[in-house]
Order: sequence, then C-alpha cells, then structure tokens
Amino acid sequence: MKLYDVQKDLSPHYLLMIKQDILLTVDSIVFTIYKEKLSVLLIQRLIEPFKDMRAIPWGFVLDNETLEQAAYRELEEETKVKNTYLEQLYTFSDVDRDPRGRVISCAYMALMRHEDINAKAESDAKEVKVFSMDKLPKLWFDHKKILDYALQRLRYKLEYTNVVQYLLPKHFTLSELQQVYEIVLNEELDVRNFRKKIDKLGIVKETWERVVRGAHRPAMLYEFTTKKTVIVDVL
Amino acid sequence: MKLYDVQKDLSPHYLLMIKQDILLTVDSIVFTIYKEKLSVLLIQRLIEPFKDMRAIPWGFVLDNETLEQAAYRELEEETKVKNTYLEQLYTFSDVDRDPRGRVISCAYMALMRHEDINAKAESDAKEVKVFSMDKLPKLWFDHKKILDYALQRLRYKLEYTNVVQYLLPKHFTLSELQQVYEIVLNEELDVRNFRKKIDKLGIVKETWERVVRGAHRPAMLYEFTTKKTVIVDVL
DNA sequence: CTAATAGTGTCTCTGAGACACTATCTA
DNA sequence: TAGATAGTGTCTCAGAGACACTATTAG
Repeated sequence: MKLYDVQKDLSPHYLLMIKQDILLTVDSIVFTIYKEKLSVLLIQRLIEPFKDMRAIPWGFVLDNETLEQAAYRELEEETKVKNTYLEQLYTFSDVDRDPRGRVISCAYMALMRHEDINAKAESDAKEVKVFSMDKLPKLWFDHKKILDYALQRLRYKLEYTNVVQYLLPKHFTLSELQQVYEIVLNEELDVRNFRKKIDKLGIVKETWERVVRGAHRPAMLYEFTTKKTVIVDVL
Repeated sequence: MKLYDVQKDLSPHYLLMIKQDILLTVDSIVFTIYKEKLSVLLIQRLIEPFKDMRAIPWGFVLDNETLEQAAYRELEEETKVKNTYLEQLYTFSDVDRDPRGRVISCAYMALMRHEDINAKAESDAKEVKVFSMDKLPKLWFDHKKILDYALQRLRYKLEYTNVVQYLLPKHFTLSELQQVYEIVLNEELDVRNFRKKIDKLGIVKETWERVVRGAHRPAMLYEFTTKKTVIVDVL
C-alpha cells in the first residue's frame, strides 16, 4: 500500500487507523454425505493448547489472492478436491473470537462427495477427519457458531437451488436424491410430493438407464440438467 | 498477536503467510427514501485523483472493534445517526478492487429516515450527499457492484421482514407504507393484495388515530408492532 | 356535488401437503 | 409368490393475484 495515496485521500483522523494489527483468515465448512449422515470435515491440532479440540479447516489469506481463492487453495491442500462448490457465508469479527490474537475470518461453505475427499495429514500440525453432524466433537472458539450458520444456509439453499448435485454422484436415482434431502434437512419427506417438487424445480432429467439394486423393481437413473448452480451468490 | 502462539499452532508452511499486507475496511450502503425516491448516501473526494467520483462511505477497521462496530462508528461520524438498522452483506476481496493497494472490504447495508440524517462535511477530504438511485454518479472502483448487491438484498428483505420500518416515521398510513414498498421494489402494487400481505406479515397495528391529508377520507395511522427485526441475520 | 384518496370482498388459479395403490424385480 | 423398493394420481386447503365498488373528507 502506498502510504501517500492514503494520506491524500484521508483526513488525519483516519490516518491513525492505517496501522492495522488484524489477521485475515478463511474458514471453510466442508459438508459431505458419509454413511448416510450429513458430515463435516474437521482438522485437529496435534499439539497443546487445545489439543483435544477440532476446528474448521482454515488458513491465512495471501496478499495476492481473493478470499475465494484462499478458500479453494486451502481446500485443495486439505482434500485434493478442486473446483468444488464454494459459497461465501459471513465474516466473523468478534474481537475475542480467537484468544491468540485479533483474527477476522471469512467463512465459506463447500460441498463435496465423500469419495472425492482425499483428506491427508499434510503437516504434523494437522489431521483431517470427517465427522457426522450429530456426533460433533468440541470445536475451537466460535467454530460451532459458524458451523450452525453454515448448516442453516445449506438447508435453505437446498430448497431453491440445485446445489444438492455436489453431494451426489453423476447418476443417481430419485430415491437417492430424496435420501440426501432427508439427511440434510433431517426430516422425512413424502415420496410423491418430493418428486413433484423436484420435477417443478427442473434440476434433473432422466438418463433412461435403469439400475437394479436388489430384489425389487429397478430404478431410473437421473442426472442434473445443468452443472451451473441455479442461484449461486446472487452477485 | 503473539507470534509464539501462531508458531506453535501452524506448520512452517503457514508461518510464511502471517505477514499479511492487506487492509480491512467496511463499506456502508445507506439507503433512505428522499423525495419519493430510493436514495443512497455517498461521499466525495475533494482532491485528485478521482475527484469527480463518489464513493460509498467507508473506513478502516480498528484493532479493537468488530466489523459491525466499525460500520456503526463510521456511520455515526458521517450522519450522526446511532442505532440504525445495519446488516452485513458480503465481503469483497478482488485483488485489484482498489488501485491504491490491497484492500478487502466488508459491506454493510444501513437503513435510515432521511430526516434523521445529519450529513456533514466533517473533514476537508469528504463531503456527504444523498443521491437518488436512478441518478447515480460515477462510483469508485467496485462500488457500483456493491451497491447493486445491496439493493437486491434490500428488496429481498422487504418481502419477509419488517425492515421497512427503518425507512418510515413512527406513525404512517398504509398508503405511505405501500408507497415505500413501491419505491424500493420499483413496481406498482395492488392496493388490496398489498394490505392482505401486510396483514398476514403482522408487522403493523392500528393506532386508531386518523389523519386528514387533503380533501378526502382521512387515513388510519399505523405503527410497527415491534422494533425488533423479524429476521435479521439469521445468526 | 365534485374530486380525491381510504378502504374493503370475492373469484380463480396454483402449489403444498395428505394419502393408497400398482409395477417390477430377485430369490 | 413373497418381499422389497419404484413409481404414480387425486383431493383439499391456503395463499397470490386479478378485479370494482363504497366511504369519507374538503372545498
């Protein structure tokens, strides 16, 4: 930052503020379906303090990257997944949210297929693991709050977008699709009403392939009509 | 920030990133109704460069305040309004969004009554003025994009919250309320359907006072049932 | 009594939710 | 043919939108 530019632009009153001692991070909430549970990717510190606590994957923002790029980079480092679905959620800025110092964090939500996640303990300070949302460990600082916010957003988005596609394989049956909705929303859905709704949303189409998965009538395989998210960040 | 804490927590890989050369600001989009137009508060640089351009009011975040507090503080400095409605929108982080240097900005939306705004040219580097949204001047950098985003959010929020109250006086007629909706949404609304909708939202109640405003039947004055925003940030 | 705005009731259409049966496969 | 899941049709109710008339005041 060229200081003279700032000086020209701002009154002395503002000039005092240019020295900022704030670090900026991104937190990425990675949701996935694993063993028929809504799950989330968490990292663990292997050293004290807070050794027993898990955290949402996070990282510092580089000077020459956007927040979104930082989130993508972090996620790729942790999971090897590129081009996942990513959406900015909210920026958390409580002064004492991180006892180590002043850290403001922009939270993102990512959606991945579990089979794509190639989580690794990349450095000795980290270990990555998928946890079921109904058996969450103790989380760092305000990470529980961030996670709750993300879950709410995910549930909301399922209703009027096609983001569910990032939690499913390329081809799937309507029963599988319904199951994912039920898992995320945590409620049972009526088969017929669900199919009507999906039909109206227009997010899937038949592949005309059928698949036999047991001693019963085979199910039609469907695919998503578009890879583009119907409503992303409304930007 | 105590460096040893960070070192303990992070791998060398991350340690490199701790030196961040990023400044953090808040931008506050202030909407108000003025002369039957949806309007926005903008500031002007009185010196080169970009002297002709207007900007959304902004300011640096202090080390010991939240983003929200920074936005409130800035707004109070510019307008003398305290306790206005304020909502976080989105954090804009394009690397080149500000040609003067790396500045990441968290955008907030505020709603004010025009008569409450006591805008002032506080320093010689600024001048504050309310502009109609349909006669916007040229704006700094990405400020037009931020403003568009804010408008969209405002329109959306009108539909299912009572935030409109921050644009109206304490007592008002249903016609006035409808007019504000029409101004913001930029569309005409059916009188009867509008009243049914407001009734269903349950955000207003009768004061049983009537007001005569011309040679016609007097209108009932209403007030909002609650000052609490029905759905704020869903946090 | 005219002009101007306040205020109300009804019909239609569409979408959401409740609900029960038939279809097709394996073993 | 039994067991298991796939797949469909209809009724009801509620909310959204279109639409026309009466009420009350000042001048």
